Amino acid sequence: MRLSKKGAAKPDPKEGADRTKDVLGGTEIRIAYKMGYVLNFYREPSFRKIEMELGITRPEIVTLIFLNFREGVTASEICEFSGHLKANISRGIIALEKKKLLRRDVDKNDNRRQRLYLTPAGRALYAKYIPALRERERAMLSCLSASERKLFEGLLDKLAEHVPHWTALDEL
Amino acid sequence: MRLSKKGAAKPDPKEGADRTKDVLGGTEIRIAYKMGYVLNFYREPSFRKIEMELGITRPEIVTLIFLNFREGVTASEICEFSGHLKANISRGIIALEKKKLLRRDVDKNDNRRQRLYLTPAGRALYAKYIPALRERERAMLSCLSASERKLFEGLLDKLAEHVPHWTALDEL
DNA sequence: ATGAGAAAGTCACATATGAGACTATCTAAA
DNA sequence: TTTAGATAGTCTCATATGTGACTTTCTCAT
Repeated sequence: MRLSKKGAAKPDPKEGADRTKDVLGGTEIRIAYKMGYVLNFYREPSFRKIEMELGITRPEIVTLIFLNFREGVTASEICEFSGHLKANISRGIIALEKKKLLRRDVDKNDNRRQRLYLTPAGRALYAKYIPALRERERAMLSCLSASERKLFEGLLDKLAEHVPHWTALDEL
Repeated sequence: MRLSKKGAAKPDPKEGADRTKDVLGGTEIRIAYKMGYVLNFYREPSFRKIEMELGITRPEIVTLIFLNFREGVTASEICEFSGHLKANISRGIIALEKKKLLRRDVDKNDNRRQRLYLTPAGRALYAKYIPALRERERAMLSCLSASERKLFEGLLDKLAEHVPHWTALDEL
């Protein structure tokens, strides 16, 4: 591993790529590690920025994302597909309701469940941060051709559908 | 989205796959989201288990993984490739040293840097948890053929090498 | 050489998170 | 029915984490 550092915040891309390849090859869990590496750089800075600027926590961000494409979802479903613990999602939902960003109704068929719905304010807040996430995903993927992207997403779909086979739900 | 729940902790795989596909397709950042979904199920339960059973934190786990394949690495390099904040890695290193799992020497060429080295105890601890991570990665990938796995890793390599082009180091 | 600015690492404080107990409700089997 | 066990969601407490300030050391342009 070369130890000379780049001059600016933006590293010299050429050297960066070399070092990256050098370092990433070494662990015993290469694929999981590389996924984590790429995803961390996508997600962490974006989410921290949203947290700071909009004053919401990660479970709240995730809850808004879920609600935006599927209203009436319940807390436990958000847990199931987001990987967040139910205590945190619960706190997030309570906070979002307090800020009037969502509304909850008890499910008529099951009094334990609460169906969640975005308010206009919630939808507006979501609209405030999603463009940056979309743009950053585009940048992340810009090194792949259209067909490579399709291929990559296809493999991810396969992996995602396989998740229930090797993991137990109660692990969350 | 179907709302009927599975009977046991292990969901019915068939239904699970359907719901997964159903839910994952909906966000506006599909690929990033799917990566997160798969990775969360790989990483979170594993890491929490290690944290609990071995009494170490996530930055400590990551530091041991790095040191195991490359001794003499510095804290800031671990940050750069792990995505953890330097304050947390710093705390992790201090804790690991206190437990005599690593040793640090000031770099002769740069007195600000500390080169890190595993102790035998540190190596032994690493050896305790890495097999489970390896096995879980194997399970995660078992739905892909050998050639699909190669393909997937190749695409990940491309994405990883591209990271320095769209992200700024100081974002961590 | 020297002074401005960057980098490595540490610290203190506030906040977010994980673990696990708890209530209320539902389900299914005797 | 009744009851044991599962599920949805909330709460409390301890701990881990993010932020930003700080010290020390290095780099590089003047």
